[in-house]
Amino acid sequence: MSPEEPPAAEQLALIRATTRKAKAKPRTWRGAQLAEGLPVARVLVDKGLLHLDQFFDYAVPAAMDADAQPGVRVRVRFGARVVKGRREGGTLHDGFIVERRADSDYAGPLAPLAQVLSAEVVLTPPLLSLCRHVADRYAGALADVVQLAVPPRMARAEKDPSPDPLPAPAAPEPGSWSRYATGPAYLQALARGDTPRAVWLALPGPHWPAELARAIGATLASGRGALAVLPDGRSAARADAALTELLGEGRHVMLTADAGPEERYRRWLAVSRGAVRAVVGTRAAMFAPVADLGLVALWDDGDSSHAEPHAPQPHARDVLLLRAAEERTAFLLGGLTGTVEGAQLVDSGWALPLAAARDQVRAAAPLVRTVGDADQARDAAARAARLPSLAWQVTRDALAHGPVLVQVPRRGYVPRLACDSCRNPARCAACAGPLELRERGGTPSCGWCGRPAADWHCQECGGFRLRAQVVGARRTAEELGRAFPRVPVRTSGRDTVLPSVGAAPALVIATPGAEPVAEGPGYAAALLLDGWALLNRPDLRAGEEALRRWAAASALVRSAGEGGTVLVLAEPTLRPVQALVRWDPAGHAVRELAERAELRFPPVSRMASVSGPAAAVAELLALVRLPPDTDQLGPVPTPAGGERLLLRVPPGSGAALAAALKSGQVARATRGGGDPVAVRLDPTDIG
DNA sequence: AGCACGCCGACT
DNA sequence: GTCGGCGTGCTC
Repeated sequence: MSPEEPPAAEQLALIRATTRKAKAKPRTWRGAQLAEGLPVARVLVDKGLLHLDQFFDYAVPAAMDADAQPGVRVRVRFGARVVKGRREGGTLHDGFIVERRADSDYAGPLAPLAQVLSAEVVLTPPLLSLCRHVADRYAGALADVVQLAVPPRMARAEKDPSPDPLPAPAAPEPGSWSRYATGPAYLQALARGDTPRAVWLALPGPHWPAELARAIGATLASGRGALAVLPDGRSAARADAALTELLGEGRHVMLTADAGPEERYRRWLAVSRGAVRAVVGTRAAMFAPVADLGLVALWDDGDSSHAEPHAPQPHARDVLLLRAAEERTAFLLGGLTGTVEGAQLVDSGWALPLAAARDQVRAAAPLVRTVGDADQARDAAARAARLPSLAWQVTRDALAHGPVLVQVPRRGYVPRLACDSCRNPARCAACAGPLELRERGGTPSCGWCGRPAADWHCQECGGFRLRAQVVGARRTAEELGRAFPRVPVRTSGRDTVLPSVGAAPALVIATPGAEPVAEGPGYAAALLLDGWALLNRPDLRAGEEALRRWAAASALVRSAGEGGTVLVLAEPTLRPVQALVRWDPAGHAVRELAERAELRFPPVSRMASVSGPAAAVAELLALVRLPPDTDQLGPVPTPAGGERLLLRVPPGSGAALAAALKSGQVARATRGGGDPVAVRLDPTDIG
């Protein structure tokens, strides 16, 4: 409180007086004893309504004075009305106190806090500030972001005290970081309290979890905290194990969904209370309130699970970038391959590349061979058995030395069709959507508009035979199993994901992302059978994604020096295939970035998608004052029957675009405005 | 979003 | 004359 402000009691009397003048109604809290010092609590009401994205002031009853601190959870009545001088109705809502104040700038009578749910301070000022920034960045409501950032309360977990914090560990040795030219220097910078920012292309092989752990350990050694976000429970568990091996128990927690809500909240509290300084976890851990954060790390940012599905759909990479800036931390974006966003961080000079020299890459990577369409066409055996003879040969040779990984497309991939003679994708004559075959032997139909295409002919070459490219990959894997009857077949996919397999010869059939780690030196070989399925997705990221998935599988294979071989069934001339063969993910990302820049695609521009009923979209558009350099793309009709509009601005205008859209949304909602419009910033799924 | 109040048509 | 249509407006 500043010295010129009158004491709280006087202020409150002032409120009372002005209110009485305005309404001449008695105070609803008349008779209730209020807190003496700061009788007003500013509350974030947990109601995800955009035009209510503001704080509300409540009176603090004296009995709640001590517990009603900023950051605690409260319950308040909201939406009540005054009837004959009494408050009536109003439903109970959860909320958080964000501030205690001497006075309110609200002229009306303040309702009292209904209840302080717990004295535990969970929405700390830095966490609130982060949530505010994320909400602004995504044109979303603060309450929505807070809901993502603060786990639900589990009373039992709150009762238990958190362990005492351990002293900072000694700085770790560089270990396998020595394989990277600037690796040891990066660790040293972390250990002495600097904030180095790097985009790290990890060498294939099993060392990256230990390397991530050492980066965290180095940060802890500087007396600061560290946070690493990984795309799934399996990779988080690997990082967790590496961290336990490096630092022992007690210096870090793993925040993942599979711990269960109570245990998860217990760990979150240990972080929030400052008892634990290091966190590894999945997406939701990006908000973990690590005290004195020194490093944020993100593993494999191309994985789609880093995009939060709940409103306002923040991406872990963006949240961690915001934290790195706001909390002035070091930054480590790691993966076996990179994304265009990562390449852009390097290109802009914000981060430095952290990559190994060519000789280290050659020492770590497997031999990658390709089988393209032309090879397959020449290969009579392939047509009979649906698998090129090179694949049989590689598998037979490798099974003598260890397990063989077979990467097959995910079940449920609807097979897309192509022209049998020219291989161009088969398109719908009415809407140019991709043709699909829903059932074998059935009539192909359009994946977008659903029209059957009984009399299809190719627009490119006039051919009239269709080719179902994906059908059979899984069956091919089954055939492989029958061909090697003495070799056990293990499968790992959506429902049953194997974390690891032994070093003995086996055929391991896995869908992308579910590949088990092979113990010992790794797989003797990998067959990547899903090239066509991966490369033909109608997605801006199809190439990046194909390379990411192939590299993930290939990194589990032993190095070329140890006889490791990868065979990918895809055209060797395609950019991602070449990048895999040469193991040059950095070059691939740089070329993708250049292409995006040329086409002014994200992330070289910033985009927002606005979708909903046509009238509502038009109304919002008329209401917003877009940045002057906004490009408007569309609107185009959506499958839901509405329209979608893309708005594109240069990189520097992203915040202005978000702010404009948010105020437009608020204005529309306030004017009782009709059908809702969905606004998404940097949507991940625009074709 | 709910849930009020508020000024114009068909019913007891 | 009243019941009630859902068109604006507020919620501490």
